[in-house]
Amino acid sequence: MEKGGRPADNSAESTETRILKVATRHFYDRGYHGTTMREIAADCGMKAGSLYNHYTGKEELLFRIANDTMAELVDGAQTAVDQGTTPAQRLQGLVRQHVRYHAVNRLQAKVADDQLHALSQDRQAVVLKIRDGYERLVEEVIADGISEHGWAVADVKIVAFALLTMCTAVGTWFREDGRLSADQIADIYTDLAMAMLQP
Amino acid sequence: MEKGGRPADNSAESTETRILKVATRHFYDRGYHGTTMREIAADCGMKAGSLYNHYTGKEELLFRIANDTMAELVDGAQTAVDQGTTPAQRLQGLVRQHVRYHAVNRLQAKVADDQLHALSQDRQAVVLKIRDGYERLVEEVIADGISEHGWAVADVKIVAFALLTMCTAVGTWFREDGRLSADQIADIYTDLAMAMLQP
DNA sequence: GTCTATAACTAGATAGAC
DNA sequence: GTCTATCTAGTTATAGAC
Repeated sequence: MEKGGRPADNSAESTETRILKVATRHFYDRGYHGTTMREIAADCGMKAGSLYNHYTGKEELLFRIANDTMAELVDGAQTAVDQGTTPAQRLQGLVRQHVRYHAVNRLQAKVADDQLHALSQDRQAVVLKIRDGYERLVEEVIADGISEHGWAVADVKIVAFALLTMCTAVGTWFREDGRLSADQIADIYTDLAMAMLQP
Repeated sequence: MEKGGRPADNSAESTETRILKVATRHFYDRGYHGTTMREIAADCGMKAGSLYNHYTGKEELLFRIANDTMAELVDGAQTAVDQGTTPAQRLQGLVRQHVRYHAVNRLQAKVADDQLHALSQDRQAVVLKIRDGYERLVEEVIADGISEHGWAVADVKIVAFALLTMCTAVGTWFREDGRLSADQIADIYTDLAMAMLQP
């Protein structure tokens, strides 16, 4: 499978990264408050006290997951927008990347979406600010499509929300061993998105 | 406001109903595991121990919320299907009722969707079975639209999910004091839904 | 960097007086 | 049907040995 010269040494994954992955799975399955540090530690092959050598506490784990996820989403979206030359191309790129990300990284995406209430106000605000910027990016592309292509949009904000939440929800039912791949689903969703906008 | 001869006696609301409403608000804000019986009791004007005169425990509160919500959704959907005479009418009725319900009852709808993991396996299965029936109802209407109207649907299951999750998400951003009413939003969403299906 | 032990606290649920 | 008091268990986080 490996193409490069680098050995497939999975143990190279840092302890910090492994803890985040395990915490993500637990927060996804049982929620932030339903997960204990003991359970996370056990799945990492250590005791609860040892986790505090890597993170200051449970809340920092959630913050890192949510913050990293949002940052990755914005990065991908900005790339998609930069690569498109027309509003249609940019929107298709946005939808494709959003659907693919929420399918491939469905655990962390759902945790980042649903568990924000468990963060302190300050940390919550940091994550929400990134998310607001993301939504504005989508709204701008839709607004461009209206003025340049005459897209039929009853309300930019509502349609942007409808579009994004439809794509976000892919993460709630997508399964890695399911009937369709993330790419196939992204194809269907880009078509649905364009159908929602055609005059 | 009251039209009938019955007095507007809000205290007629039973203690059981009030407890459920308060619990719904808390489960929505902080999640099931993030909510304590003491908090629910305080908002009901009683002490934690008193709650157990009305419900056997915390989990029963969540089960009642989730089960009642799903039952109401299925009822509304069945009515919408029965009242339509064509697949297009039935689908529009389904979308309208689904959007309206998730806007008007957004707290309980979100709790019923997001907190199922906290239920025992048996109780979870009860709720999921109702939800499965609901989804099949939508898939059938879409299948009818394909054969009778030639709707353009790449994949019935995927499009049914896309449609339903898009409408469900209205509950995550709808606000009672927002710019648009639940009915106005339902109008926009029925149009979006039909646009997604047109050949 | 992991362990054991423990501090300090909070949870759901119950018993029995009123 | 509500109260107070309490039980039992489990929580995050820390301290200090190794």
